[in-house]
Amino acid sequence: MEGKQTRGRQKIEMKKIENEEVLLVSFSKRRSGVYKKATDMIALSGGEVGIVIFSPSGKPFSYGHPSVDYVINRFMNQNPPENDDYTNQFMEAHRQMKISEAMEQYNELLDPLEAVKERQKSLLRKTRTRRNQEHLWWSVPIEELRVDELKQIHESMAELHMTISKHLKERSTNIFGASSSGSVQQTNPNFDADPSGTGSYAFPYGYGH
Amino acid sequence: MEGKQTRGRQKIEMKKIENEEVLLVSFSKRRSGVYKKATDMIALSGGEVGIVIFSPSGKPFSYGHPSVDYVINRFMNQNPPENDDYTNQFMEAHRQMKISEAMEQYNELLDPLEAVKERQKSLLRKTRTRRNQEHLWWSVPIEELRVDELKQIHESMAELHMTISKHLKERSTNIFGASSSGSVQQTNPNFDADPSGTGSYAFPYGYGH
DNA sequence: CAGACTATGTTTAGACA
DNA sequence: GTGTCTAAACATAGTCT
Repeated sequence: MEGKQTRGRQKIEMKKIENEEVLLVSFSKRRSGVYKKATDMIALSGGEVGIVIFSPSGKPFSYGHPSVDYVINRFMNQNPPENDDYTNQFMEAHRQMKISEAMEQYNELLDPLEAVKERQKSLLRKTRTRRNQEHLWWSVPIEELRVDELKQIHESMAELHMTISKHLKERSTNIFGASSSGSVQQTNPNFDADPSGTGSYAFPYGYGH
Repeated sequence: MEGKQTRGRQKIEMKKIENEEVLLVSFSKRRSGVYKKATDMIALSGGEVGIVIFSPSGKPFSYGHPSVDYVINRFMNQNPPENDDYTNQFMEAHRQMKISEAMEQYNELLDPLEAVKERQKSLLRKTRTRRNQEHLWWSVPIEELRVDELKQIHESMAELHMTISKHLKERSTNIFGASSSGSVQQTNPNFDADPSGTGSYAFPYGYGH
């Protein structure tokens, strides 16, 4: 029968942690903390935020709303986001839609008000890639685009799609006959693990990886 | 004799604050909070961090160690945005193509394969966005994508395209009859120009602004 | 490395300057 | 818009899984 189960949170000196292992754990935890603070800030006040972090070992992490690239771009250009780009805009909407789809199963039964909170909680537990950024932005989807915008996108899309088809046709004879996954997910082999530490991939959407 | 001096920190819903004044105060406090978390993280674990925030009113804030620009640069250079995302990569390339639409007439007579290549080449020369000047990740032309990559893009595209069509159909009855694109105008409603010049300052250490 | 736990250190809503 | 104060809400060090 111990007096207490743990010593609780201990005060620590604000200097570089010596122990390598402890340092890594702390970094990971606090990185999440930073993301959460940013998330909460945006949720409460609106606005946009982009965060880029390089771990002590040099591994890149990022977080952003609407996306790191978007925010960085706006910041660097000091310009209103170049939205002569319906295409990109739509990609965003589409992605968000996909995300919201995936989340529906978790939230279907929840009270609308509690939904957000729950989503965040369960996602924090169950997902390791793209964590809780979703709960905020998936709600800016296709539906809110104006028809003329959509139309424009559609036209770009048609053209793009055609170009791709054409190339495929030119370069392979039996592509369309083969199986069609229909998945929008990427099959990038080395997406998940990158033990090398040099990993240079970015996850514009969702918490760092 | 009051029971207590204040009610202490109150629990609040994680949704956008209605009261404008309260919102601003909260934003300011929490922005500091984000900075502090980042500062602590760096102090304890080392590493680098860059944060860019646009207030709800559009004012830019930033924090970084060693500096926002340094970190953003490192991020942009090391991380060809979404390398794992062929679709987006291609979308970007396509967008660039659109920019030089004027040139298409000159290329129309070229072999399709050469056309694309030509377009992109000239873009490399003419592009104005800093981002692209520095990095040409988007320029990985169609020709250099592997067939399986192309196929994947094609599938994504098909789905995307379909989704768009569907939405268009649902929302308007005579869209496909009408025609082409016109202005590439934007919807960005609230862009408050930053009066104070660039607004991009960095905080080597410490936070707040 | 990521989750879970709990006692405690830290942040912050609300009210005021 | 920021700074200060208080008490309650919240994040997290240390420990185990």
